[in-house]
Amino acid sequence: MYYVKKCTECGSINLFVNRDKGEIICKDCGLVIEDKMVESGPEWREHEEDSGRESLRRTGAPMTYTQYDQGLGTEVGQKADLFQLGSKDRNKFFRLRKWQYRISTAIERNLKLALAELKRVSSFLKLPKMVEEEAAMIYTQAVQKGLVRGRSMESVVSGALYAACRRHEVPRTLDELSEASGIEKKEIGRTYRFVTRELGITILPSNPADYIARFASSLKLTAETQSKAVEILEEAQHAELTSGRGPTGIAAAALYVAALMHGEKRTQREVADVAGVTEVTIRNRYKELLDKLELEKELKKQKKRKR
DNA sequence: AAGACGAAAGTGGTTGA
DNA sequence: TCAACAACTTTCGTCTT
Repeated sequence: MYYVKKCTECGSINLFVNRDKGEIICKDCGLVIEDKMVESGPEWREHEEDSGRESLRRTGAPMTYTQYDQGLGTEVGQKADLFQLGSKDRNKFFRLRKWQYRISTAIERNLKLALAELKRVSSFLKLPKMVEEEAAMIYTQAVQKGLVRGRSMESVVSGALYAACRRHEVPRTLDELSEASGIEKKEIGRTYRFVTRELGITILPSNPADYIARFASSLKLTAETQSKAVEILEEAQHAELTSGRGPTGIAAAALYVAALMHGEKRTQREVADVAGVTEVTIRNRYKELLDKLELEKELKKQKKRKR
C-alpha cells in the first residue's frame, strides 16, 4: 500500500517520492500518482464526540500547511544599534520600526486570507500539493512587490494558481480557474500576465498533450484512444499545425479523431464542452488534421469495420 | 431529430508603425 | 496610441445520418 511501483500513466518506474508533501510523482511524465499520503493518520471525528477519544481528534491545519510568512522576517535594525544613535536618530528608528511593523502585519493578514482562498480553489480543482505550494510562493512574491494593489486579492490568487499549473505542466483552462474562483476569465488572464511579467517568471507555452489525459477521462475514453490522441498530436506538431493555435482546441480535435478511429464516437458538442472550446474550433482543427495528416484511410477502415 | 458542416459577423488580445 | 491582424466565438442556414 505504501509504495506505488509503476506510473499508472506511462509505466515508468522512475518515481519521485516526497514524504514531506505526501506526493509520488512520475519523473518521466510528471503525473502525480498519489498525493494523499498525509491523510493516513487518524481521521476527523466531528460526529463521534462520545467516543471518549477526543484528544486524538485531528483538527485545525493539516500537517503541511503552506507557509505564509516566508521571507518576511526582516526587522529594522537590532537592539545593539540603538546605543550608537543620537536622540533624533532614535526617534527615526522607532518611527521606522513602527512603520515596518504595520506593513508586515498588513502583509501577513493579507497572506493569511489569500492563502485560505488559494487552498479553497486549489482543492476544488484537485490540484497537487506541489502546485499549490508554488502558487503560494508566487502570490507571496507578488504581495511583497506590491503587485496586488489595484487588483482584487482573489484574482491574483487565481493568476498565481494558473501560472503554477502551467509551470508544473498540469494546465487547467482559464475557464476552470474562473469557475473555481468566481473571477472573470479575462481578469485572471490579465493578472496572470501581469504577475508573471513583473516577477520575471518564464512559462513555457503549454503543450496540448498535457490536456489529453484530463479531457479523455471526463469523456470516459479508453487508454488506447488516449494514446492515439497523443500520437496524433505529435504528428500534428511535426506538421506545424500547432503553433499559434489554442492548445485546448488542438487537444480536443485530436481526441475527437482518436475517438472516431477507435469506434468510441463522441459528438463534437461533448468534446467541445469538456475542452472549453466551441464545435467550430474543433471542426477547424479537425479539418486541418485530416488535410495534413493522412488520417482519412484510417477513418475509412473504421467505417468499413462498422458495416 | 440530432449531429455535422461551413459562412459570416463579432470579440478580445497581440503586434508593429 | 492606433489600426491591422489572427485566433476563436456566436449565430444561423444547409446537408447528412
